[in-house]
Amino acid sequence: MSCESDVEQALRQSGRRFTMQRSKILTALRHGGGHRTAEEIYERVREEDPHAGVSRSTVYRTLETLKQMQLVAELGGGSGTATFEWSDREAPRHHHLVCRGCGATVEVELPALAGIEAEIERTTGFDPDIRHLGITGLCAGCRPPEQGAEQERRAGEEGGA
Amino acid sequence: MSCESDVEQALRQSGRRFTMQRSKILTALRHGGGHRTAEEIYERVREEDPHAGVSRSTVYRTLETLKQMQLVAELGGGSGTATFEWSDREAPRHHHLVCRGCGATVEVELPALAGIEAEIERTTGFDPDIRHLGITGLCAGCRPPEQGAEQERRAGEEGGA
DNA sequence: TTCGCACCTGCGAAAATTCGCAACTGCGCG
DNA sequence: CGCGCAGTTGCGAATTTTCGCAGGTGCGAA
Repeated sequence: MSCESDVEQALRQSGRRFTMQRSKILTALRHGGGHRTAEEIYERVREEDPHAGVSRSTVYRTLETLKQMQLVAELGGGSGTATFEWSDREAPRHHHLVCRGCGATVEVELPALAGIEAEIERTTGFDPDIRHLGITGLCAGCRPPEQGAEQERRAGEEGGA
Repeated sequence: MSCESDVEQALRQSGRRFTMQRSKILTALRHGGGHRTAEEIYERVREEDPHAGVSRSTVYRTLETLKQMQLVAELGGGSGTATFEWSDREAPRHHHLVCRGCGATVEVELPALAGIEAEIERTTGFDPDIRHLGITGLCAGCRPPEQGAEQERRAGEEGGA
């Protein structure tokens, strides 16, 4: 059930190491669910254990590593600050829809993408991470009403859901 | 054929303005094709016309605006520096595959995605920008050989394709 | 258990990107 | 053709991210 040990396994298997810092970051990332920024993770780690020398650099580097291993997903989402989300390896394939109007994110299941995955692989030999595709677009609320009113440009901006 | 005037139209229609700076940035972005970083665009603009006061901020802001209008696509691509690509509104729907191993990007056509687009819309009321989906994954060269050798982790890193 | 090789980490500095604010300036209106 | 509103811009400062280097330290091998 996706305990530390699982991640440890994954890290080992790809020739990486399972260090105390990574463990801490991992914990901070998972407990508390939802999306969080690098800074939040950094602070949370220091908070839980001020003695653990985990530098900002390490947080970023670890996040980068986990991202490559598909253990976390990065959501460009908001403005100016990337947010990360813990994503279980076994988790169902859900996808993120990020509204470019208000920045809100919605999650949907798109089983049909499995087919696309196969097509990409067949066509380009590329093995796509369909798992956590980030799709941008306009949410129902930010969509311009059919035609006419051309005032939708920054419907939400801050408020966002 | 996607001349300035088209962009001008698009800008106007969404209540934005077509300023000299935007025109310059636009030109810099399109002539020279390929992907370029914000910094490159900035320099290119100054180069062509040192008198045109186009600040770095403006480049970023314009890029952000154009991105929202789907006139340019941002590719997280490389390491540490985002790159942008001019994307014609009428352009055929091509998609970017970004290898998370070596950072190389490939473009493919995935007509099947049109179906997904409809599905998303039907399911969530979200109007997705399927047009320029950025898909990450492992390119043929970076994929681990079936099983066994667990040494693929940073196949390319620098060299890239 | 010890040894050695990479991989990791911290730190501080550099690079990239965003922000706030006051001044400008398109563009529609009268 | 001038007026005024609201979108834009520049600058510099704040923030966020990345980098280079030297030292620390898992982890497999002996």
